[in-house]
Amino acid sequence: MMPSRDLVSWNTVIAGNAQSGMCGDALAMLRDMGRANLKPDSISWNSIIAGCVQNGLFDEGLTLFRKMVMAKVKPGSVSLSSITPACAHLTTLRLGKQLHGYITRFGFEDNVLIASSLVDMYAKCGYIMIARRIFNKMKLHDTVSWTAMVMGYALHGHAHDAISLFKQMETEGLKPNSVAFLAVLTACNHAGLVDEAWHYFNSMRNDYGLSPHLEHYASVADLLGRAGRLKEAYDFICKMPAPSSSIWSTLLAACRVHKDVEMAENVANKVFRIDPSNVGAYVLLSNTYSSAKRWKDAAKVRITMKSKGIVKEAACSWIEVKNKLHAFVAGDKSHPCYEKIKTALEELVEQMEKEGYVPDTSEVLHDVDEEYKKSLLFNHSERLAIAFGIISTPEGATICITKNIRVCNDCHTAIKFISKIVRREIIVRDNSRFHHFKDGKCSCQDYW
DNA sequence: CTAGGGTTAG
Repeated sequence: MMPSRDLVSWNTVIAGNAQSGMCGDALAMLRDMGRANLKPDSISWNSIIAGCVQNGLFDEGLTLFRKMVMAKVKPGSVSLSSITPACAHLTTLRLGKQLHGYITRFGFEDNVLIASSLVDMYAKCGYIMIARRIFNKMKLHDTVSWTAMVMGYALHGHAHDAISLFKQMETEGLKPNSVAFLAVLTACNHAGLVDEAWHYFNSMRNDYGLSPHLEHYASVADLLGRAGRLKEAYDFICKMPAPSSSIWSTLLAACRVHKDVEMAENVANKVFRIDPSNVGAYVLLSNTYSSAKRWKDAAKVRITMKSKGIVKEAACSWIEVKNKLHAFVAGDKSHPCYEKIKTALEELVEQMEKEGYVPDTSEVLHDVDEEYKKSLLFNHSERLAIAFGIISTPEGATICITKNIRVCNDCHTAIKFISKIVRREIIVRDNSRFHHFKDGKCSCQDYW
């Protein structure tokens, strides 16, 4: 049956609203359709679901997907390729697996769009091997599916796999676009491959006529910084068009890692000139002073922050144990097992010290301001989460933590140590990548 | 001119 002209008109307006980010309006229209005696069809639903997912409203997208199924509208290939990315972003593997089951059962596996979002979903949920298996089963690869796989390897620190796939894509005559380049640069970044990154950064323009975006510059600048080539990174940023405050912040993070106070002061000023109330820059500057054991200066920055009324929102880590999510905020004592966790953590720190592991800067507390001490003392939500994982998961289980900031060098040392003494693999995911810890070693290179 | 996949780090 041909859809009525009315339905098409409604759908057009709904799609228009959803695409421009007004999902609430689009949803209201869906309800109004009933009043106009029209039943929303799969296109009406898909438009809104896709609108939500594309605008970062992943939970809303999933809720609507469920509502669509309850309204007895069958999810088709478009629904599936729109909703799978929501699982990828939320790293909800359980839901993603259910979708995968549905996809297999109804024979949507060969759809390039669906398959590439599955590749992405498994990679983002920590299952790089499954991602690769799905990728291999695909009959045809386009730029997007190659890119999803390259980015997956980059995310897991498998830079050489990522680069060789990228090369293979080029060999097969597919033109990498700017996202594909971002993926390969991310891979180089995560493995500290400076020369390779330069090669690809230049290749963008020279071989494919693509001008690098802010993200490409940011990736190279971050890589140079992490590799300790701070001056080169600084010059690189100065030469690029319109550097943002966040790109300077990346370099500031590198200054903290490499304990370069002078450069940090200089770079922090660059950030403050663009964005005077940048909380992260104050914290990074303060931590750089701490890393160089200049406690008084570190405290001074904290005091300046306080006097200006700048408050840093607390860092938060999560751990999933038996399908339940536990969140830990720095300094938080509200978890029901807090006492047990604290004991586990103390034992751990004690053992670390005994074996000569370098303690965190936050634990090297000398004659500093009491206020400052407090601000640092339990500043490691991820370690609370790890300690909780240790007391609550059986021997051999995998601990998976996600965090809203990257796994820093201090934390990295701690987890390596933990993986050794608990004799189990610990998978930690921060914003940028997965770190697989086992027997005191990490899959990612140690250079930050 | 109705709907769909892959974007740095912090």
